[in-house]
This record gives sequence, C-alpha cells and structure tokens, in this order.
Amino acid sequence: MSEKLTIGKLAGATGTKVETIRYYEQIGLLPAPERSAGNYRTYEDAHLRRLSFIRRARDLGFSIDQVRELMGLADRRDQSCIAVDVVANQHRDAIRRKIADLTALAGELDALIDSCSRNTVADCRIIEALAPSA
Amino acid sequence: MSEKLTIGKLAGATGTKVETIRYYEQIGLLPAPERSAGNYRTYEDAHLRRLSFIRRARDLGFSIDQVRELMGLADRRDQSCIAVDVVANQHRDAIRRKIADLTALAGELDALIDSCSRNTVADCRIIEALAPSA
DNA sequence: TATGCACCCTCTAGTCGCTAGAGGGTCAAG
DNA sequence: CTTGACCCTCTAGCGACTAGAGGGTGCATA
Repeated sequence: MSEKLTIGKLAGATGTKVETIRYYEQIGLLPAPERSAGNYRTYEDAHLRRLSFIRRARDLGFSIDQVRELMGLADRRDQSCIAVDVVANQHRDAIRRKIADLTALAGELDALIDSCSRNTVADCRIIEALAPSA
Repeated sequence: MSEKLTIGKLAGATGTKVETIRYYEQIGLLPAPERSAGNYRTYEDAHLRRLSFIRRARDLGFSIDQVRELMGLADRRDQSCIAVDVVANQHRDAIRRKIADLTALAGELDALIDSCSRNTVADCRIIEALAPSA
C-alpha cells in the first residue's frame, strides 16, 4: 500500500544510507525513480523490493557484480536456477578460504603474543619476529 | 655486505612490487633513499630491514597505520613493550571477530545452498531468501 | 507570513592499499 | 650503436561507499 517513498523513507525501510541509494542508482544497480515537482526521487514498492534484495545479498557478502548477476538471474523466472546455485557456491567457497586464511593468521598472532614477556622493546619477541634476521 | 640496492633488487629481496615500494616512500612509511647520478634510488641494508619489517607486518594483516605505530615503538628500544603487545592484541581480536562474522555468513550460505532444489528460478529458495516478503 | 528546520538535490573529492598506464630517461651487454 | 631491461614522475583507477560544499524544497509553528 505504501507507494511513493522519499529517499529518506526508503533508506529507513531498508537500513541503507541515503548516499548509498544514490550511489546504487548511479552505478545502475537500482533503477532511477520518477521525480516529484520539486525534483525529489519518488520510489515505488518495486524499488523497495529491489533494494531489499540488494541489501540482503550485500549483507551476505556478495559483491556488487555478484548482486547484479543474481538479480539478472532472478528476473528470468522460467529458467533453471542452477546458475544461481553456482554463484552462491563460489561465494561460499571464497568465504571459507578467507576464514582459513584468517585462522592461520590468528594462530600466528597468538604465538607471537604468547611469546611476549612484557619487558623492554629491545628484547621483545614480537618486534623480533617482525624483523627477521636483522 | 650488500650495500646499494636498486629498487628492483630491493623488491626482489623482499617480495614487494616496485610500485609498492615507491608508494611506501610517498606515504612516508619507508624513508626516501639517496639517489644515484642517474636519479635512481639507492637503498642500503637499513632499508632492506625496514621493508622486511613492513612486509611481515602487512602479511600478518596489520594496517599501514598499525605498522607505522609498531615501527615507532620498535625504535624506542629501552621502553616497555607493553604497547606493542596491545597493538598485537587489538589486531588479533579484530581478526577473531572477522572470523566469527564470516563463519556465521558461511553458515547462512550453506543453509541457502542446501535448500536449492535446482528447479526453475521461480521457486528457487535462494532467490526467495534474498528477496524477503516480496 | 515569516522563519526555522529537516529533508532533498548535484557535484566533487576522500577513504585504503595499492595497481596500472603513459611518456619518458638510464645503463649494461653484445 | 642499438637493444632491451630497468628506472623515473605523474596521474588515474579499483571497490564500495562516505563526507562535504553549496544550494533548493516542504511543512509545521509563532
């Protein structure tokens, strides 16, 4: 029922910043809405749905390009959704890889921190480890 | 013994790109070296040590500003290294938080992907989940 | 009616940590 | 003396926004 949202209302309804919405329009992610007499953007429900989709996908860590792809796929409702599955899988795998990298990193940092005896910098193991074979 | 490195040699020795070294100099992270007659940068061992430190810290995910701080601390060798410990701990905690975030994300994506029955887009659960209450 | 204030507009530049390119100069080997 | 690898500066681009200047609009209240 809620037709004709201002950009501020749309922002509030989707948890997006106003500037970000304008940015999405600029890069062609969200279609440009009609304008009011005073040149204000006037959004419809379709925009709200579109932006909700974008937000949700972004929150799940999909890149702008992936979101674009997912939206393109979502619009072809009679096609197989295997392509959607592929995008989601690629993203999941990338996240898993990132988790593995960060876990290794955290482990290294743990070792570094444990080795610190909190004396002077001159014999600090953390500094030493950072500047190898000095 | 190896004095007077060209930027290319320094890059090779530290696994850094030439452009990155110039960038570090530009932002004041690595001190500007002397120049040769032909205006080439000529690096000394001290630069090599400094850049190795930077590389290692960056590889461990420290931000440029954190590296700057660590180097500042490392230079005051008679001070307590508690401040070093603090920086390292903050960074470790930030990484742990990021891991937790990504793990939650991966879990959500797993659920999404599992729910996909690979039919048409019209009843694809992934698309559905992305566009809530459509 | 005036005025204040929240909201909207466009345009530009900044963030982070590089990376890439244009358009040149230098140096050592053959 | 030429070739090719290296070096130089300067500028712009990446992703995904964010912030600010400098102005216009719309509505409620005194």
